[in-house]
Amino acid sequence: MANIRDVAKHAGVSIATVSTALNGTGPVSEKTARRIWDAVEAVGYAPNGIARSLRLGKTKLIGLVVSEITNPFFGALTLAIEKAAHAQGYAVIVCNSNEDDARELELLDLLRVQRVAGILVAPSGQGDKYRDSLARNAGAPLITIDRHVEGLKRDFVGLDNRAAGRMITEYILRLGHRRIAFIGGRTGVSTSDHRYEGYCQALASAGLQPDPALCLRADFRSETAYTVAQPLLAMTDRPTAIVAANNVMALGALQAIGDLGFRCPQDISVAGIDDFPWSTALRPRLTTVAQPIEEIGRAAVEMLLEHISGEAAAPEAAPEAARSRIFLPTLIARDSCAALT
Amino acid sequence: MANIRDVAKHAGVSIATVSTALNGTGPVSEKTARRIWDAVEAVGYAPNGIARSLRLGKTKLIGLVVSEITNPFFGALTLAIEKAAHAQGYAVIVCNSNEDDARELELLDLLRVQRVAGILVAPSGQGDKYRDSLARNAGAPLITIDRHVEGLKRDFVGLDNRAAGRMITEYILRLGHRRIAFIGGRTGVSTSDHRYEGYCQALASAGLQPDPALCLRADFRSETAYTVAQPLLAMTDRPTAIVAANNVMALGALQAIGDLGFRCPQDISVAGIDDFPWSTALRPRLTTVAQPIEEIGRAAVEMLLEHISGEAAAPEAAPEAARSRIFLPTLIARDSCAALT
DNA sequence: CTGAAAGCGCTAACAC
DNA sequence: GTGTTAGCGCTTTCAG
Repeated sequence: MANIRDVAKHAGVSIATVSTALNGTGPVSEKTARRIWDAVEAVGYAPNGIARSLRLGKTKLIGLVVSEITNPFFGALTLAIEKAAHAQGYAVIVCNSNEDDARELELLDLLRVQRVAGILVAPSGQGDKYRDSLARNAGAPLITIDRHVEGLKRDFVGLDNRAAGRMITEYILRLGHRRIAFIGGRTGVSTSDHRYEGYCQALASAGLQPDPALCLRADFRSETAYTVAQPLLAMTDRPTAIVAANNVMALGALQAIGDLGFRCPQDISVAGIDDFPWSTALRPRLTTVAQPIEEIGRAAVEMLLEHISGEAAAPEAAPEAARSRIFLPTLIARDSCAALT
Repeated sequence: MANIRDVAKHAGVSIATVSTALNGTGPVSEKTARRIWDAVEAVGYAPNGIARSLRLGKTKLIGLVVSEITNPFFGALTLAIEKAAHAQGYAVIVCNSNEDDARELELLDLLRVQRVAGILVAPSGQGDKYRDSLARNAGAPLITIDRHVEGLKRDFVGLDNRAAGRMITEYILRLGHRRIAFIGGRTGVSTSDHRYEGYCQALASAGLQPDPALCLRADFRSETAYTVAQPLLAMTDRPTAIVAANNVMALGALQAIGDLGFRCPQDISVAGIDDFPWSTALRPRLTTVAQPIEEIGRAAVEMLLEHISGEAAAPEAAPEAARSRIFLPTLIARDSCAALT
């Protein structure tokens, strides 16, 4: 592929002039400029971003690692982040860890090797070693999104998940339910743990104790939620409502209800956390607590860019200064929860 | 960040030795090797992929441009492609054109500037200028996926969309329906056009003509399908079945049916094309025609890699040799279509 | 087995 | 306004 030297030769100027003309970084006479642009066309020149990055010592790329690209929530978040980054002149390299912490660390390393300007990651691991690797992974500034890693000194942008769990549970309590089941995600992941805590808080406020038999764990996926929901529904004193810790697990619960011959919401109510793009197309329409995805994406990019530009302190410099931007969820009451009569 | 020179200095060897040791590209005494690895640890060295790529004149990156990242079909396809690429030692840069051809071309350019080894694109434009830009976009090999661009001399991997439209329509005809509506995507996009052709073929085989009043156009999105479906359902001689040209448009139609007080499938049947990850969780469970997404992703990566390695001829060299790999869809009959009694 | 040195394509001083 | 040149970090001959 043609390089800057080919253009210079074709236009009869030096490579420095080509560079200044193309980047508009200095005065170039109109005549030469035109000759240069013509030459670019003629030889089919596309600047070599690799060489440019090497010379400049930086890129206009930000890396994004999500834990599950096929989850509509992460799809929407990816979209929001891409939009925000693009508006600031950055392109996004999207990676999918598939809820696998080893793969995630691998991807982080890859992004680091590619010298991205910064990294946004929805972390999927846990434990001390994991946290240390995340903390150590230096070079590019890194901030966590969606999932908070306890004790990790990195900026974080996400939802108030305790509030989310509380809100949805309080809503269901207000409808008169008392036996409310909870289907969580992987233990140790903040979105799941905090939502569960919120659920417990709401119960406590109503003078209730969480019943261990009604508190289930899945792994954020629909199929698993389906599987764990079945025995739940087979109980003689089955719950009258189910709270799922995310959107697709709510769908799994819904499916189990249908397959076992129950009706939602007549026989049992279901609510999810995280809205679902097509929730209004479903029957019953799912009651959820929604995140301000657009704002979260924008905030994450904004925060990362502050680190990139050096406005924000590096975590090594001021570990205690790790900031959090926590957004509040919104309750969206639809048809999948009915008042207990 | 530490560079190879820092490592060399720390280990008391030359940078050449460090390079050979780290890449295993030549003999290095065990003792020096250990010293070098220790030095890597000590100085916190991460190789600079930028410099490496510049020197090597190539990268292990492939670019993927999808037209709508939030559509579950593309989510699943992205996953399949990433998996296949990773197995071959390539990382994928995922980009989203959002059905905007200008943005798509911009992204293609960006990938080109980043000197990716190859590009996979689900094209969203049409017209001669667009096709020419796609064809011209040289440097990295490029193959189209999912959507076929008529007259473009590039390899293609995708579905037999005519068969898909035919299969689903034939199925509905077999159920006794005669007034079958079709909700298409953007005209000029092969997935939509071909599926429509298949629909017409099936009707013709049954001795039927497509009724223009029943053939609607949306833009692949759920909301638009919802909007166009409403007048359709308000007709006095409304159709007894609706075929939607993709998954999320089927959901939009389903929603319109529900909102207007009809029931599916009792009052009207609905079928989509492209399966939906959570279709079994929906009520009614959606009848669709599914693509072998995993295989398509694998085939796309495989084909691209042949170009990258130079096994396949460049399109400029043998324009007439553009290959296609077309997969067959599978009918999945569920509950959203009922026999007409 | 190890090291010196060239050069990938580009930008930014700096000199003219 | 334009050209010369050093050097970003790395790999790879080619000598030793």
